[in-house]
Amino acid sequence: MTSRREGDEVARESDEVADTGADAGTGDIADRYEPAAVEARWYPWWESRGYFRADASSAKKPFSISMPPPNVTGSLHWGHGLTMTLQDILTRMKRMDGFNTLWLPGTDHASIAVHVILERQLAAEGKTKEDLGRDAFLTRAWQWKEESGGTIIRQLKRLGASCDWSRERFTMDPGLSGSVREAFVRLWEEGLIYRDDYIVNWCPRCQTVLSDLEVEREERDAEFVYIKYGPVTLGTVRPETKLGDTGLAVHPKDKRYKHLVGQTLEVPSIDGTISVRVVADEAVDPDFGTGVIKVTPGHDPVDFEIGRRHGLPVRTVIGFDGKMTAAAGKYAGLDRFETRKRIVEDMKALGLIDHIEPYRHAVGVCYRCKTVVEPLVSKQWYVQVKPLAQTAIKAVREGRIKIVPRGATKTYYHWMENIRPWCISRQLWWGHRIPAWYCENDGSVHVSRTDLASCPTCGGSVRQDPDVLDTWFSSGLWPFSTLGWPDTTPDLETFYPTSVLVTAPDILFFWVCRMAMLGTHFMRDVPFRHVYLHVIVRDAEGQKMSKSKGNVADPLEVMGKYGTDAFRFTLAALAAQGRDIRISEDRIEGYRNFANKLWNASRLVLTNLDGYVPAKAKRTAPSLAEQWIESRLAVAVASVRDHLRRYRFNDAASAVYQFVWHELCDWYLEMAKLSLYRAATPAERNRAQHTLVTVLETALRLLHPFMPFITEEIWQRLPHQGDSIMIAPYPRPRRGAVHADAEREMGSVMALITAIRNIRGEMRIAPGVTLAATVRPGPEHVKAFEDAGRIIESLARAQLRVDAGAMRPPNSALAVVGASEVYVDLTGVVDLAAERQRLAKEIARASEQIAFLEGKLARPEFVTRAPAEVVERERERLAEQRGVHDKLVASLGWIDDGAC
RNA sequence: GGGCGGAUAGCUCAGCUGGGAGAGCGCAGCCCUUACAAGGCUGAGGUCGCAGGUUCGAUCCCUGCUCCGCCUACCA
Repeated sequence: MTSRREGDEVARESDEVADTGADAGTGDIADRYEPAAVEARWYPWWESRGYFRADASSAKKPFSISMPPPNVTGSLHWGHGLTMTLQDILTRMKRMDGFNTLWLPGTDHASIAVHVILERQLAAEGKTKEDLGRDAFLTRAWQWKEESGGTIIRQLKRLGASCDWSRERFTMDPGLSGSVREAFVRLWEEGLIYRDDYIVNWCPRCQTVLSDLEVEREERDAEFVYIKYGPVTLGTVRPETKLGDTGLAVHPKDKRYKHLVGQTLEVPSIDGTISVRVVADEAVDPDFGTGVIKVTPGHDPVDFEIGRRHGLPVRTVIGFDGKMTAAAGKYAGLDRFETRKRIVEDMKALGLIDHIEPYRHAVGVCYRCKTVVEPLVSKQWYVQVKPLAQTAIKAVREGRIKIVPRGATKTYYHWMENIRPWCISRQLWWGHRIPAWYCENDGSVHVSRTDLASCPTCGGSVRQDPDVLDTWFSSGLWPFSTLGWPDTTPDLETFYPTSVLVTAPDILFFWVCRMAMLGTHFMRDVPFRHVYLHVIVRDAEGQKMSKSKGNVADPLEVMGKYGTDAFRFTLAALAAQGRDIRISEDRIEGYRNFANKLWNASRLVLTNLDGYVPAKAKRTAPSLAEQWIESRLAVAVASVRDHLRRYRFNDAASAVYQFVWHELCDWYLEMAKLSLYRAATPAERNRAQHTLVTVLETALRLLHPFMPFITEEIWQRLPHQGDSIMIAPYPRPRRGAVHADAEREMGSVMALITAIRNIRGEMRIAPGVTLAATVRPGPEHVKAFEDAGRIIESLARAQLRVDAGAMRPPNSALAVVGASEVYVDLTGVVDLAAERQRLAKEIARASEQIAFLEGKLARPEFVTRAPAEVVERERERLAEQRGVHDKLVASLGWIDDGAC
């Protein structure tokens, strides 16, 4: 039944490389767990044996996850650590549970992020990307990708991520580029992609347009400048745009300015006058400022809309470089912010400034380089996402996509319902080039699946649109482009829709919504059945972890210091739903200690297996302690499964932690030692060995998704079935394994042991002293205390006499466990005055409880309206408290007598 | 401006459908007991943000308030 050959082979091989105390075999195991060598050993072995690979032709039920592709620029940070750990836990759990499991990995080309990095590099060499030219820049970008793209992959492997590397994808590999082109062309054919002259968010540093989502808001101090504007005065924070004004706007119901609406005013300005038409528009807030706004359709999104509604001309005075254009007259060529200062000075000189107020407001900045975004009108490519959003909303409403936690659903609806056209062209080089060609002869536009060399209509020469697509366009196709779409591949048929998307809530709109839209549109089925949005990792001060802020301990260092398993377990244990998590080294250290605890528990088992014959064990009935630990294990198994099913990773981690440490180690191992070291019969020892092995082996399987390395290491040394723990079955609660009787009886035994230890502690009796204790068991405890007599004696360090007719001897302390009493002989070991004080305190506490319960039970409405079992429970508690109280009073009296 | 979330032990946080307040770390005392001092045993410590309401009963549900976060937005 045991098969240890494979593990031993690997262990031998790795030992030559990594020097460690953790030798294979059971004879000599280090008393501290050394993770480094263990971790290095197993991953390559798992991979080489193909355990990570999914099989499209398998008859098993599929379970699939598309890994949110990290950027090729990336190094593993805490956020990756968390998200990848959670995905790996689900993947490993489902794989063990018999699913045909695919976790598909990959990386993202991250066009704008790569541009920022490369342009910074070039700047250091005193060059610009234009100096290089497009082709050379792309060569360099590919080089960068080849060099740094592997980093994150290596780090994922170190984390233990059990992805199917044979299916690894990159958003710009040939297959995915094909998917992108197909998607673009189809949307064009469906009339959902179009070009438009529209006001866009322009980053003058990146020299590209940005989508609304790529603009971040930053609070800045500014001046609110009140300008005299002909017959009116109005306030603005952007006086430099006055040069581009083509209108004034007021609210339609604003009586103050009604007489002006429709007029064209010649307003005195810097160079002579400017001509503006006054319009009435709902967008104006009559209560803000003076209730009049200047309309600059060329440089403000609101003004652009107003201008469109009223036919005001667009006048562009700021260029793509952030400098004033020729249309700005004497300011031409000047930086936009410099112009702002100058124009205010100039207007002051001309007496055009009424007054200036300080003003704090939010300005839009580029999410990559933080440059203030300039709204500009230009021709861009758009997706009309409204109809796609409708189907995506429906998918969630009908429950075909379930978002966890629930709260995010509302955010999803809100964004989707108010969605605006998606600007998808970017004036960048690194990315998927827009598959559109312009005929230089007749000016026609052609969107094509294949590259065009000449105009399909007139045969004239064509040039391709120079722009590339928003990175998120390809990301939005990820769940099906990675599986071979648009071809109908076996992978696509088997693994789509994916089972769950695990990601952070900050890319809900960027990514999750886009996938939901594009997935439902192209595949006519949801891209994922569940979306689990996990928390965001922050540092101890609550700051978002970010390398640029330098507030992060490098997760790779932490993994090295405490071990990958401890790192993973910490992240899982902190991943509660709802609140962001703060990482702290103390916590990781705690779980490192947990790994060590498990290691040492295993050491105890492994070093006591001599003579173990599994087949014989089944002929011996389990003891009370054995029934108890088996029952607790079954409860833990059910609990972990249930929590994982609901994505409650922290609860799952806590359940397995509590079981291993506080039930298995703290109690059962101590009890089992008696059967190992001082067994009454060989059968008793053999049975204990059997219980230890099976319980530990099951616990390891239960823990494996969280701590893959240490569990494999120990499992291989234990008797086991199969080649690797990672393909062994995930534990299921065995039918009939929960013994309510055993749990209740062991509960009493444990309470008795704690009570005796308590007396020892309270009375400062040295741990080495063996106490003499007499137990008068209550009727329901007779059997338990008989059965577990030796356990009680050993764990409480007492000589025990169980006697149903026992009377309390003189000079004894009393402890009450339900209907049972235990008398501990105090002769010569106790300070009776202190004991008296303690008793007095406890009597007071008991009286308080009694008064509280009596008050509760005396209220008629409680007795009549509360559920019967609640009332009954309170009655029992009251009776119990009265008993305790009386016993304590008796004890106090007894001590008085004894002291006199 | 709109939306969402949080306020529970010294610290960091659990507490899922209302019915005896929990964990980890830290702290105090005792112990190197032949798996583990990265450990064991025992213990102290909480008006569950404030004020109302619903209920027999509220940390949990409702209302208001205070203080923190986060997301989102075309108040120039």
